[in-house]
Amino acid sequence: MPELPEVEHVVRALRRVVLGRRIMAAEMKLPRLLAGSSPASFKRKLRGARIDDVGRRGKYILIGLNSKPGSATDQVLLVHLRMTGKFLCVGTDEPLPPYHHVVFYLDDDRRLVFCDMRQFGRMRLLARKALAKLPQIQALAPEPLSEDFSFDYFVETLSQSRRCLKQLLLDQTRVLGLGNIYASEALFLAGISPLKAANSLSKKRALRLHQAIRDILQEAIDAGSTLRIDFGDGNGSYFGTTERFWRVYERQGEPCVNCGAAIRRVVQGGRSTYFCPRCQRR
DNA sequence: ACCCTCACCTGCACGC
DNA sequence: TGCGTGCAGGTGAGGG
Repeated sequence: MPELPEVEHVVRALRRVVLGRRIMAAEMKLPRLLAGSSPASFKRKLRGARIDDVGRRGKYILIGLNSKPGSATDQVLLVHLRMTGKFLCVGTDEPLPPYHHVVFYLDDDRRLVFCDMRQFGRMRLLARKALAKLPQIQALAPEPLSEDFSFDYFVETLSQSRRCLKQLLLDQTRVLGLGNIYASEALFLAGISPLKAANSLSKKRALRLHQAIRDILQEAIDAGSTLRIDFGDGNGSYFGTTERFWRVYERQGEPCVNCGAAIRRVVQGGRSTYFCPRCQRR
């Protein structure tokens, strides 16, 4: 569901709410979302674990357990929210929210709850040293807001693919952090057609796209979240907005904010792409 | 190696 | 009202 900016906010919210807490017990009500271990060992390994750090790699959330120096049971709980996953924190006297699948009983009389309407979310508990060796993690492109996502890297990546730009931007092994909304938004900011082949982009326009990717992600992080639906902030409340910030996403037929031409919707790889046919040249 | 399609789920909006 | 269809922010398996 969420793209990098939303995951970043979930991570920040989790830090505020659960950092330093101990997990007294865990309940796994949907074993299907658990990869790499049985619900029984998941519960056993989590019992008594202290939440020492919360971070992220791309759209993966990394919850570090017992990671303080000298700890023998240094583990990471890897969580991917996919489409509709969310964390909520509720008191023991409050009812559990709809679609709750995992419940972590914390040592401060609250429960951290993982909810997921569509059940696409995934969770995995593993030793910290095994994390970097996980193929899905290993394959991820550099963090888009770090120095590692350099212009040289981007140009090289573009040159290696004949796919159209929109699809390349969604490929987390090439460009990390964009999803269906921000891929369209980044291409609009750069003034480049989503239908253009990646390896046909000039260096000058690649520079604009590289900057647009960073700008759109940073802007969304700074805005809190540009998600239209409510999104749990891990504190039992919600942030997010019912307003649309998006310049092109879900605006087919509406006038372009730059030139007034009608925004178009096309389908690429089975997913909607929105763009301005006048501002975004091939 | 690359790239495409589909499967995984539930809910909602829409047209008939 | 009820039913069928298409669509929804993401991956990852499998196949050409």
